[in-house]
Amino acid sequence: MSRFWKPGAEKPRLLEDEEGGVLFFSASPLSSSSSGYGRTNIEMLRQRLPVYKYRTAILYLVETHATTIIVGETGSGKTTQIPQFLKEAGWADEGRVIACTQPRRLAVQSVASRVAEEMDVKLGEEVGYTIRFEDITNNDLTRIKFLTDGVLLREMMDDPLLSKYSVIMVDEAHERSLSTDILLGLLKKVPILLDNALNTIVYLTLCLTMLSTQIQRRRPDLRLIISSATIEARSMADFFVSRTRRSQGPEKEENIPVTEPAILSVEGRGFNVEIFYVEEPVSDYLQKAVSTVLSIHDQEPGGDILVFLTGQDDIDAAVQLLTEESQHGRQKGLMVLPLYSGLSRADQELVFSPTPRGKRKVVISTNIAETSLTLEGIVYVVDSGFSKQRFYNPISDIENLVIVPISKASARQRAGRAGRIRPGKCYRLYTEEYFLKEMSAVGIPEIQRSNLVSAVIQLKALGIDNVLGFDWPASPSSEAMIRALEVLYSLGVLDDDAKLTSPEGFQVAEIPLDPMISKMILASNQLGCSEEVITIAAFLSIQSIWYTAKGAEKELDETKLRFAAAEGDHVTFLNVYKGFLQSNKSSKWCHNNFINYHAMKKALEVREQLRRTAQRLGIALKSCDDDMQVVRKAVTAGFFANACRLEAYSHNGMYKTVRTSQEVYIHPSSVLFRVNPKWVVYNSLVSTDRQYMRNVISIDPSWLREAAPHFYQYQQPNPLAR
DNA sequence: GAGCACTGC
Repeated sequence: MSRFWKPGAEKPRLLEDEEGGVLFFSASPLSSSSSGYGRTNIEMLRQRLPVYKYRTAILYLVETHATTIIVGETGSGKTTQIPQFLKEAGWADEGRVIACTQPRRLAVQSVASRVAEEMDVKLGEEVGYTIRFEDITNNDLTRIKFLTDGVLLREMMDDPLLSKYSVIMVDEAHERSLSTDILLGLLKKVPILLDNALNTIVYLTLCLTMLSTQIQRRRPDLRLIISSATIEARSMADFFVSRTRRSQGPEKEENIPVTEPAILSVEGRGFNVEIFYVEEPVSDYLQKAVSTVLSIHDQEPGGDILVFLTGQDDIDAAVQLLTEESQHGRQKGLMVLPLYSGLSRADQELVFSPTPRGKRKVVISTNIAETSLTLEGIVYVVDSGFSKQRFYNPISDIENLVIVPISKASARQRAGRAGRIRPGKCYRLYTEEYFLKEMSAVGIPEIQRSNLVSAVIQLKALGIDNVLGFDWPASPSSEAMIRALEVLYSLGVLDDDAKLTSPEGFQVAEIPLDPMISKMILASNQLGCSEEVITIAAFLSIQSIWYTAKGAEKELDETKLRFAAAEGDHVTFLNVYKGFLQSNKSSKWCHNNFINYHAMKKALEVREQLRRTAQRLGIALKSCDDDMQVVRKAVTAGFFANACRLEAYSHNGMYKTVRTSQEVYIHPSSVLFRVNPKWVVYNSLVSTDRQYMRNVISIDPSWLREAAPHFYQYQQPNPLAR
């Protein structure tokens, strides 16, 4: 009766929910220690993974259910094994493809090459991957494809039914990235009882179930697998009770999968981690983190320590305190290393080097070690209980970085980092009572903390007209939504009916950048400076190209002057780009000029992708040579909403924004700092004790009305007449 | 005269 499930002998043992809708599989180990004769080492290793003993159950559930949720800790092998199980069972026959999404590029690459190795095939043939800038797949050959969720979202723009896939596995679903939430909202088309606050994964499941239900009329073979590290039992149960009451019972027709999701729990391979809490709340977590590390070093047997703090300043301070203690105090044998994304590649790699004999490694890290990087050899974790998060204020239109308490889910993830090689210990710098009673279960999803301009334009491009009524997994504020619509309207991307304009709106949606940058590129077409503006767009879309040279700030500033342009930072980028090309893209040249070589390489990659996109959109690639006026006009066409005027009698360089009359200042890292031209537009604001404009270019105010007559006519009557 | 959690197309 089943087409794909090929059970060798026994049917998996399943426990049915009382009301018959949901299947829970009880983890009864099947024989996994069968003889390894005749098998390769790789196959034996595969069989030792915890997920292997669920193979039959997983295939059975996927065969009979539109959606299967797999809850499992890291180390269970689900990411590498499940796609292979599916392929072995025939889900990739007849030219169909099994897809598996990941939130991060690095994970996509490493998982894909691991699976290719296990299957003994060449990466890019039977097993391939797609991330931005890299499509290592072959249309005729690739049967298992790994990709970032952002890439899947882009693919949906061309193929909303995702018709080439037989199974889509969404991995790491608990992370709730912006892309995941957009994807989920898109998939949820049928209004359904979602009145009570639901667990994320249940919601996610529901959305994907509905997607498959919709598509199943045409393609009854599409299956969805959601894999997540966390699930909350109570809201899950509540949800399914209300679902089963209303449903008519599972469908019994052959080959039609039941729509209620199946849930399977797979144990991980991590070791136990013992948790310790402080008895009294601590007032200074930095100091407490340092003293906790010292007492671990003093009292506990060997094993490396990972400390979670919030940001670069805290981390550098902690590193210094511990290093001093290690060199001058009684604490010998500590090797203290910082870890955050702003470090150079070489410094980041230090934390992966083996710990020297007789030493104990202490890594002081931001959240980067919570999910993005995995350190081996960690036995002790010290968790400050805080992290930095981005918050967007739609009223002021400013994004801020704020130190906030972490969620229980994060706390568990951090603790788990201690149990990878043997049983570990986690020291939480907060009380148990706080953890139990006050800490929220999960963090605030990214969609509720972000500027929505990009999200809204993606929805519009996918034909969702009513974005205000759009049903998100977690709704963003209406202020944020309205702000995004206003910005897109002022850019000429949306018309009076809030529909994408043609061709401009569709073109902006096609370019994978912030819409203001995309608009700037479109404007460069008429102005004849697309080559220069595309270069600027690439530089604006990566993090700083300058090295943060601690202790050498003065040298950095002096070096920058070699490239500084009177027009501003955007033109300065063009000078850096020229210099880099003249050096034959030399890493040494970068080093001598305080420029981050890897950032430069990335900028060049983005630039190449943008040139291809521009050509596809019919933008002529043209250089304006040395005419920087047209370049500045193009920047103004995208960023007119960020126009600022120097206050007439300001002695300290105070500007006011044209739109809201907010006080802003040019950031000291800008080449226009202390130059203070009368009119400028900025790329972004950073908010500390003051609002600082980053990446600033001087403009002529008459260009503003030229670029956005509507904006300056209606939003701010006569702003230029002062 | 000063500061940047982390992803992604």
